[in-house]
Amino acid sequence: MSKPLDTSVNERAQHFLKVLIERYIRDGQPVGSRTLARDSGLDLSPATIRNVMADLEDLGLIRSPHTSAGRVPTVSGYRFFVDYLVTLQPVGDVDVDRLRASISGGHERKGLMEAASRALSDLTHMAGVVTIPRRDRLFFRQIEFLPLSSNRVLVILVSSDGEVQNRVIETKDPFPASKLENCANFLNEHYSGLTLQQMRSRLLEEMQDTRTRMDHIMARALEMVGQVLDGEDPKEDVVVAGQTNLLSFAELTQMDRLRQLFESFDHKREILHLLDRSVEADGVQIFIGEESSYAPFEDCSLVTASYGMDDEVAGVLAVVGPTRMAYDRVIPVVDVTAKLLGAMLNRR
Amino acid sequence: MSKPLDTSVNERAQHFLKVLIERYIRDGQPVGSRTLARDSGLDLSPATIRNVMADLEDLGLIRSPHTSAGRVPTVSGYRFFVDYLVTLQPVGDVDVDRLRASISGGHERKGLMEAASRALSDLTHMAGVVTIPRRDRLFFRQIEFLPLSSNRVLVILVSSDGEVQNRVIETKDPFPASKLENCANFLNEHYSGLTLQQMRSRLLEEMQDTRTRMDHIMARALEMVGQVLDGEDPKEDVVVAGQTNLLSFAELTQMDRLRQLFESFDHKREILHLLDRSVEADGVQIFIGEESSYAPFEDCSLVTASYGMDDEVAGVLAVVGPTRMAYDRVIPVVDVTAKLLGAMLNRR
DNA sequence: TTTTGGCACTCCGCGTCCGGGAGTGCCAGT
DNA sequence: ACTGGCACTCCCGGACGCGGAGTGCCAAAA
Repeated sequence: MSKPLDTSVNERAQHFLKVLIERYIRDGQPVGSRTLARDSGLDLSPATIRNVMADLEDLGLIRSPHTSAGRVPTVSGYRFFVDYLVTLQPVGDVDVDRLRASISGGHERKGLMEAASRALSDLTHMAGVVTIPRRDRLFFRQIEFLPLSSNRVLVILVSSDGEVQNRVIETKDPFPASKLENCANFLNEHYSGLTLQQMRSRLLEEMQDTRTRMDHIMARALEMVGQVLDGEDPKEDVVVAGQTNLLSFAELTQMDRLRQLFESFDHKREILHLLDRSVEADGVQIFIGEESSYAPFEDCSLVTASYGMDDEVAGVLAVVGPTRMAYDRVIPVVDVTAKLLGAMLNRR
Repeated sequence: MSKPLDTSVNERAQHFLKVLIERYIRDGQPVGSRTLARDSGLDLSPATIRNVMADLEDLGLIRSPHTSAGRVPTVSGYRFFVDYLVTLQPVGDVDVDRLRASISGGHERKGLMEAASRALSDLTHMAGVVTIPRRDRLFFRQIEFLPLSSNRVLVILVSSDGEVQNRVIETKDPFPASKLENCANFLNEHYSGLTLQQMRSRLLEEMQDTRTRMDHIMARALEMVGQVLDGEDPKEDVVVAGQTNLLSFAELTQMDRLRQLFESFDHKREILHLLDRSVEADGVQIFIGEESSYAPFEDCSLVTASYGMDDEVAGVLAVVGPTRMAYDRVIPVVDVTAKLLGAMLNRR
């Protein structure tokens, strides 16, 4: 939290930088000295401002797109802005309530993340991203086998947070209901309270040791527990909403860039990877433009926050939008959403 | 299947129309008389072709974007093409296998539709849409109550197709496990085999008649059955995949149109409404451009087919792409996907 | 009667050119 | 340290011209 630029960027210059960026965020057009003079509040002539702007440009905080245009912020400029200058706009009570409403209501895990993602995107008019929490820390609570037909069985697995996983498995040979019941009873009795991982390895051992009559269906059950544990397809670990909002931004106008961006939302792996980087930091974290070092996000910024239950991090949520975004509004939204989501999970 | 235009459009003209449209679908550029002469296979001079083209233009089947460009198909042109001229390209065995593979595998209902939608979009490189089947015809199979905490109960409801619904309900007063068990037993015994609607109304009656001790939790259970019955939010009744593919098409280049299109995918209600129109027709149905009479789809075509279990229609699937799409490939893909999906549902 | 070559015509796309406007950098004066 | 003035640069939009592609029509050929 030191201010390394303090010595070189005096108060006044910082003020101008702030006003310039705010103005640019509003209009999206290079800001000239005349405009800045009017907006700054200080009674200085454009010529004076030009000098200050030249200094800021030398420091790499702003630049001009071409010889005779106004100035626009650079990545470093935005960085300095969000680190030291921005005055955050607290989220309105109405919005907080709406937010809370939309992510409460008996969602299952994925539904909850979808709701959060949508809420984020609605509130910010940008794209919302939420990673679905890992299930490492879940305990086994109960398992049920439900015969569907002679050789198809519905397996229902309930874990400690009230989350239900279910899968249909096909057995080669028909299984009488009694065996299924045996199997369920056995599992429920001996494994209740274990972590899913523990359960998995114990089950694995057990099967290698004694070859019971239930081998086959046990194997299937084990398989399923494994699937649940490993999480679904990693693709499914990230939920994105409101991508459409990004079409409204003038700066994302080049088709091929836009396509890259949208494709990156489809191939969720990279996104997941990117978000993982902010899993440890607490509070809101920001990646501006190239800072994410992920090509499709070159023109975008990422405002992320991790959310969790108790002290443990469960996942990460984020808002994706153009570099020129209203950070003063977005940051608090991301912050409060993460907190609400965390609280939500704790209530379980 | 009559050919009303037979008298006015002779064989040769039809052939030229076919070749022209095929060419235009490939290149996306107005095709001129010279090109058409070369492509047609017939040994005729451009001048002759110009006459034929003039005729086709008079009939409203093609038009020229401006005085001196080639011709492009009109909506009527496409219509005639898909109705009488197109030679369908059967789906390759490899693709069929891949398709089958991606929509089998123990998905629950929504997951299945998502897989189908994604498969459609992958195979056609356009957007895939699938409506989630209604659950009117489902039978109640089993219900379980699982206490999570003193006043929070997890309700698990299994219906005849092996579909699992679960919801957490909060009770004002704590409920002992025994009561929950009673309740479940009661429901499982007396209601098994009923339609969900029947179950619902019977339950409603029962509760008004006799005021049992279980009133409260029964009410909650009823509520849940109601929710399951009414289906989720209608928004959730349609699954869209592969919208990103649409960004690749040169004709969808105007940002605001594109935005409208994408927004229409978000507001799924309209889409649902649109697809409902083809629920009765069997086989593949096509809406070309304005034929859908839905503004955001003005530049798009819709290739739809209904799918079902046994003889009953369960839902509709569709591919959305630019009017200039490879109908000869898309139509069979939609057709076979619908059939596979239907078979899939029947196997349950 | 159908097909063909020829020809004038139209319109788009593209590059060029030009003038106005906005903003800058620098300098000299306060 | 600030300011006004001034020359300079660059973008933007409209005007202009030109080559290319394709048409419509007509008169001649098959």
